[in-house]
Amino acid sequence: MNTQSHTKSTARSLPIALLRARETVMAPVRDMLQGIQLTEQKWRILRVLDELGEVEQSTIAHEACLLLPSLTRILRTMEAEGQISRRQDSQDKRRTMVKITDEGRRILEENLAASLEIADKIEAQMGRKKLDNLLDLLEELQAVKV
Amino acid sequence: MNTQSHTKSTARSLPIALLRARETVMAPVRDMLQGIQLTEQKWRILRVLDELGEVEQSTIAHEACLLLPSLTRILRTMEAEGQISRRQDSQDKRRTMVKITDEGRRILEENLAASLEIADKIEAQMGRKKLDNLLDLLEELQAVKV
DNA sequence: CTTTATTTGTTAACATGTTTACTATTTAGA
DNA sequence: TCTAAATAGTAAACATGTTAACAAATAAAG
Repeated sequence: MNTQSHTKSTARSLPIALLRARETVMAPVRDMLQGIQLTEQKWRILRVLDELGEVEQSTIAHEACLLLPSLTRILRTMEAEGQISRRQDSQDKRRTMVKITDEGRRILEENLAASLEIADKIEAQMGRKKLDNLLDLLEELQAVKV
Repeated sequence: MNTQSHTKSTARSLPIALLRARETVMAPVRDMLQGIQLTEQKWRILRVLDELGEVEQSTIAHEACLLLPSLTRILRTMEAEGQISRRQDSQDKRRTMVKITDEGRRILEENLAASLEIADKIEAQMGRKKLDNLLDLLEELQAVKV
């Protein structure tokens, strides 16, 4: 009898199940991103900035699930590549405000079709109803206090 | 009008929703693992090995969602620390068979209680029914061909 | 006020993620 | 057979993840 028999099989372990499901979903997204000059992280940052407008770095980190040290490095290269712009906040000089540039928006637009196609393929196989159910449950899980 | 208004808000984006949910679930797990000498990846490897017995590295990589180059490095240190053992397969000399050691099992057992407590906290807030529903949907998503 | 604590972000160090190239072995085909 | 393709794993290079330590600015407490 193994140790796991006391607990849950990895398939019913929430952290592992979330990771495996994500790998499935991300595989075609990574294929898409590899064609252009974007990593998965940069893609998330662009989407968050496009959604929220000009925000401080801590907000990006929280929304895009990145730690600040990673974000610092990534934004440095994204600024050099002209996808985002940064400025010091005048009220609170600790804050750096970040926004997406036209070039960044252009990259998002260029990959909109491919992105939607992937989402459609998943929807076609799972069904809209189940997918909405899943997204609702995931939102609820995010809100759990642990 | 931003680019995202054509697509989905990040909260309804499956890859991002999966990532955010996972961060919520993993936060307390990382706290638990930091207390001992284990990273999240090593913890997954031990769980998979405990569940599957002696397997080749490709199987571990697939089950624990790790790429082989990462696994190569991680198993090297885990072997040095006595948590797993490796041997060349006699039939197929390309294969390396890996199994968990008593020391590895001891580490799993030591953290069983903490691990279960985290799972219980989440269950207490989400409810068993919703959690099972979520796990079912995640398993189904994993099986989707994209 | 002014000292202390908190917040925001950076740097450094090391582990892991990711791609490409490579070795060794095995399998499949001509 | 012999050779080409496929498979299992490793090595190297660079990006990102993660923790700890740090600097600067602001907020809180005295």
